[in-house]
Amino acid sequence: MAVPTPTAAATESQPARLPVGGAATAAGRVLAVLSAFGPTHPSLTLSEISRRSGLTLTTTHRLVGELRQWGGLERGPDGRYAIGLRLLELGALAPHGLQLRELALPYLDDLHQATRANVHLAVRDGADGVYVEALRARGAVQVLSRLGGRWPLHATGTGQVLLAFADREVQDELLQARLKRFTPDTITDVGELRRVLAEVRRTGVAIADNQLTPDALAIAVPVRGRRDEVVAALGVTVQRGTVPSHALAPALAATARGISRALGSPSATPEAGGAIRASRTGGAMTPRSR
Amino acid sequence: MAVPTPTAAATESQPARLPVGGAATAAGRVLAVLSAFGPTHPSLTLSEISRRSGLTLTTTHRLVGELRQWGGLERGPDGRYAIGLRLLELGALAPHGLQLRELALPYLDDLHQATRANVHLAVRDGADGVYVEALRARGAVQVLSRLGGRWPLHATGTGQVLLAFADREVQDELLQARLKRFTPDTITDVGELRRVLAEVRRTGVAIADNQLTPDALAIAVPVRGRRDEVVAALGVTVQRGTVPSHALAPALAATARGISRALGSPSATPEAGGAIRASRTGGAMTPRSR
DNA sequence: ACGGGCCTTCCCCCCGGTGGAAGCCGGGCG
DNA sequence: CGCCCGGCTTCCACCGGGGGGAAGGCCCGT
Repeated sequence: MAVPTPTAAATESQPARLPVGGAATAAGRVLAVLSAFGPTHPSLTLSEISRRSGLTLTTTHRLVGELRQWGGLERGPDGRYAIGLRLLELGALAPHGLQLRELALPYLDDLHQATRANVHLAVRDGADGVYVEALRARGAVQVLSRLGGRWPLHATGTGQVLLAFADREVQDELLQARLKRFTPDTITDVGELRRVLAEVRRTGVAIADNQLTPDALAIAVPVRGRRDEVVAALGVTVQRGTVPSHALAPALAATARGISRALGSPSATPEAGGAIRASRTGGAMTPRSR
Repeated sequence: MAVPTPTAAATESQPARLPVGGAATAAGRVLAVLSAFGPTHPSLTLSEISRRSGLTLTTTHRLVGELRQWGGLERGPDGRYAIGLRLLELGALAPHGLQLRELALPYLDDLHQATRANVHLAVRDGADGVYVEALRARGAVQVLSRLGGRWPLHATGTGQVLLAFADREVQDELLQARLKRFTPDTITDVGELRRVLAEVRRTGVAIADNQLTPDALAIAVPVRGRRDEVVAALGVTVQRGTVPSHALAPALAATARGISRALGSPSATPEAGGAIRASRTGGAMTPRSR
């Protein structure tokens, strides 16, 4: 807890940062080995793991051996190590992760089919948003959206939604850190970000224009859970200029509402709930049973 | 204490009560904690983890603490622990896992849309098949198909494909173990399984009728990689009797071929490739444009 | 043949991990 | 109200597993 956040170093993308910092404990060493892997380094040799984790070759060798035996790592025909299926299996159990995804997938699918856009479902983890699902549009290969992908909250549509509805405490902490720039238009000014977040709260929609990826336009809305708290953000990303930003909002809102209802959100359930926000996007979508 | 280990018999000798998984090593203990979680136990209290892993409460407490700090576990508002997003993130890096999935998803999606059936993509891990993707049909909630799900090879369509094309060594080993029965029709006789596998190799299609789930019919075909080796199996599952089994095969084959081509399989690539196995499943399938 | 990566094995010393025990909280019950 | 009980947290002294230096094997490219 006292530690800044578990995600402190996680926002990096390219460079090979070493978590050398605190592998003093035995368990920490195991985790250091695992941490050596990442989106930019999905497969490593033993010595690479050793270097990246800051552990002795010998230690690395033994730990990797144990992990392999367990199924957490596997060794390809080329001798390189990679993440094993056992970890995929475990990861699938994450409650805010693939559990949520499981339930939401049909809805996301509809949205994807209807809009032909990149569709994301993201949850917050520390100062980052993690994609719990990412459906890519056929043509435009926007490589940044992978399942399991992790991006700073301020620079994505889904992230802005998650941040806007996060606890005050979380917001304040993030607003003190330096906001990393990805494009010329990325919001890096704290004041501006505050204004944007207020707007997101007011309208219930985030519009991130050219924030993370050049020439991309992202639109996102909140997804709510049992106690009407925001548990995830649903977003689509399209090429700038191809679609007027407000054209996608209704479909997004309808889909988010569907998911929220499936999650048991009061405000999305007609009968019970506060009857708020009646049905701006009535009909249109096939009513989902269950 | 006095964990009720099944090894009771030898009374007076050394206690020899090692942690359940045989995790005498420190790393092993970390993994034992993780192993306590599973599809049937996605969230646990501290003491539950302790009991299920066979570790002391103290040790469990500390390890869980470290894992939590790292992001591998998270603690819900109810105080129970669950798998954290960090593990989802890692699991997504599995090369035979979500990497493969990423590439295949569009194809699977098409197949799903076209057939409205449960669609699975599975890879082999030991004697099990692991679902790398599972798209559920709208109506029939067949709960057994979850992403990350793990099932014995002999009892699923995709499993039979994976087994049929696995190394001889792998086959032999599995054919010696007892084959678990799931339904009255599950193949549990080794001889019969051999015949089935031979047939799968001959035709390139596995048809699993009422094997794992009562009243379910599964059809699966292989997906091939760079060196034409079978890297995964693609399958659909439908309610028995609703569709003639051969009706789905062409669509399946076409989809599998598309994925194989995307993976660089020679036999699925018209121009290049050694013209080996020309096209036993010729024509009939819509070529995918890209 | 030589040098340099990379991987694997061996072994002794030391330090971090372990687990017993005791303290804390909260809730159920008599 | 006081007791007990189950779950969680903290503390501490002992000891056995882990760390890492070092050496050996393999396979490159020079």
